[in-house]
Amino acid sequence: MAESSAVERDPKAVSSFVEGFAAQLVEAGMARMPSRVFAALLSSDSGAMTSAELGELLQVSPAAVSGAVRYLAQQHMVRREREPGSRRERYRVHSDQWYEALTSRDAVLKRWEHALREGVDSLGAETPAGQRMAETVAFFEFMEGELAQVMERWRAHREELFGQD
Amino acid sequence: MAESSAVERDPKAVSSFVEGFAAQLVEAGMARMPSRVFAALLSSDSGAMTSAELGELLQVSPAAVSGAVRYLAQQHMVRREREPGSRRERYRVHSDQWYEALTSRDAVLKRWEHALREGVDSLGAETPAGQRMAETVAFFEFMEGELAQVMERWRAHREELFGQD
DNA sequence: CCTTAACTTCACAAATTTCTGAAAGAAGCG
DNA sequence: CGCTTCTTTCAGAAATTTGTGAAGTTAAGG
Repeated sequence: MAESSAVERDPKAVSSFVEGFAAQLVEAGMARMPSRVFAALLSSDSGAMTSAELGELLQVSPAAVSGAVRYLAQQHMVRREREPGSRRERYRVHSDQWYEALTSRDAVLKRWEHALREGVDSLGAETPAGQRMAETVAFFEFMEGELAQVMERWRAHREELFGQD
Repeated sequence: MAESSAVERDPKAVSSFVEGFAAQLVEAGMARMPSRVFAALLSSDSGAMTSAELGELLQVSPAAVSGAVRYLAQQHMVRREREPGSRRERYRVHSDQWYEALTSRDAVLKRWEHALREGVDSLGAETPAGQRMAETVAFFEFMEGELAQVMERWRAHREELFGQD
């Protein structure tokens, strides 16, 4: 029996997790294929898979994998790795990296801030609507600072729990 | 000139903000119509509009407004208000409430946690994949606690900036 | 208790999104 | 330097999503 690492992996269990977790991501607003690819990587023991492996596991075409991976890389949820020898590419979840990307979502917050600031300007800072937006902008600014600190604390907390990587 | 509150509202400017901010929300994963309705409410001076007003401003059918508002209410991003006399209904953004709902997203985090826990169980807590997921679960647990505290601090900070409502 | 105004639900049409197959494009290896 | 292997791009088919019109439901007001 092919038992390269340590424990048996039941394909049924893996697939069940992949599809279940992907569904949650979809419900949270992520497109289907990136969700499935991401869940698949998360469920792999090495934390990395090749394009071919992903296509095989998820039963989709190389094109679909390509599109999903491009999206995930843009969002900093996976990292591309060229394997030195072969022209194969591997996609990897950096266990500590992906949830930082997922929660902070700096770019998104920044764009919201920007749009809201424009709203304050164009509607007038002294109007009730303008004031409401100004408050929201203040909230996002505050949040950005706090989030950075929370992530600091998380790293410390994580070392306590698991030891550093 | 109909100037009931205080300042002139340029319809062009309002519409420009509404569509621009809605586009940002769409990009972050929210459906189009809820995004537009929400942006419209945010841009109104009173922070509340009737179904008819929304339909008029956004040029959509009552049915579309109804669907969008149902979604927003479920997400706690707007609150329904029955006007005592008329059978009209008003939809309101509670300026301090909506961004809390938007950023914490308790329900979403809880479901992710649940799905990941199932992953740990079904793949095995001792496998590398299981360990990676366990770490992620720990992260979400940590985050929940921290977020609550951050929101506390925000409320204090907000009073400093704007005075209590 | 009937009328009327407002909101909701439902089935369908239109528009958008998503995935595939095929062809073109890189990059190692002989 | 050409062959081979893997990845990306592109056009189109299929499926999903989105918004409308029309009928249905609820509740105020006469």
